[in-house]
Amino acid sequence: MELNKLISRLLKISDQFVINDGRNFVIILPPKDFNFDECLKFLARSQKEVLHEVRGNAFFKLIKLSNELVLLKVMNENGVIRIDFPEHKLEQNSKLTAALYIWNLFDLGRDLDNFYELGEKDNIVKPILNKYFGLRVIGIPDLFEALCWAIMGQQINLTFAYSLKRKLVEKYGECFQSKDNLYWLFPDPTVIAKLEVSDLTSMQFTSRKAEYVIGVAKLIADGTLSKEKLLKCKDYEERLNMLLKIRGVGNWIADYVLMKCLMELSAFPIADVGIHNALKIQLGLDKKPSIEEIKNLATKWQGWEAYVTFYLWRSLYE
DNA sequence: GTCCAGGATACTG
DNA sequence: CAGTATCATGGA
Repeated sequence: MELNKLISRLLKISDQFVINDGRNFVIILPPKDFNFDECLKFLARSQKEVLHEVRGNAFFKLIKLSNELVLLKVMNENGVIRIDFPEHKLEQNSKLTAALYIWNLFDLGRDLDNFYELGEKDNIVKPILNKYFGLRVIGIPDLFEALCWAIMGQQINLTFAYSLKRKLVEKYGECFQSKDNLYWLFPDPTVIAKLEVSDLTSMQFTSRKAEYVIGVAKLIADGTLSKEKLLKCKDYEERLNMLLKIRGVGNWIADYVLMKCLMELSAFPIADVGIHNALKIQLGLDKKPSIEEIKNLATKWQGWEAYVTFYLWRSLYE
């Protein structure tokens, strides 16, 4: 069926979202510079990922909508993003909420014109911008998940980090079964807050990491820390400082979380070895650049550090 | 066997 | 206050 014909039969809720009257899906009209397949490659970067699945040309994600677990199937259909609900019959408001979730996950509201302009003038950004054109920063909307994922990833290879995450999620997260597949939600902080350090060391966390994760869970569970509070801060500095007060959170995690959870454009986890390796390759160096050298390069990236970082990470695989 | 992974903290001189 | 040890495991 022709796309225009299809859309004409849909109820248009806003400029971005189209919701079908009768059928069980919702369509997002992404900006024209968005490339779903590029984002899919990022999502498929690890076979060990437990919190979503890429199968064929679709991306499956379990989310919680008004206390109900809902499975999303997200795919590209003739240049628009289509979200199916394979196991649920949803009200329009729930469909809209799911669409907003995906909208924010892919940072679709962002106008990237200034980033492209920057790319024209920068020899490092230009080639990766062209090569992965259409890629957007893909977020981790849940603050607790973003913090835990970063803590788990400290100073270990990503394979092992994924293994730690899988164990945590499969033991303490909620689960939904569809056909022969299980889909998981990241554990709730109120659950993790009640754990002992030994509950996590028994699944190969270091005792340090176990303390950090439980500590963060407690802060979020008792309301001391929340995404809302971070969003209310007046600027980047204030948000950074709020995160740096947390035990286990250093500069790398603070910037990582601002970038991936709050979609902060100026966030730049400069200590990240992934950035170091990507720059080494991009610049053809025989060793990784120093922090000072990177700071120097990054003066040209002001305001778009998060996007440069994400494109550099993308350059590390496939 | 050695070295390094998407670091952060506690300890030491 | 800057250096250094420590964490725990897997893959190259």
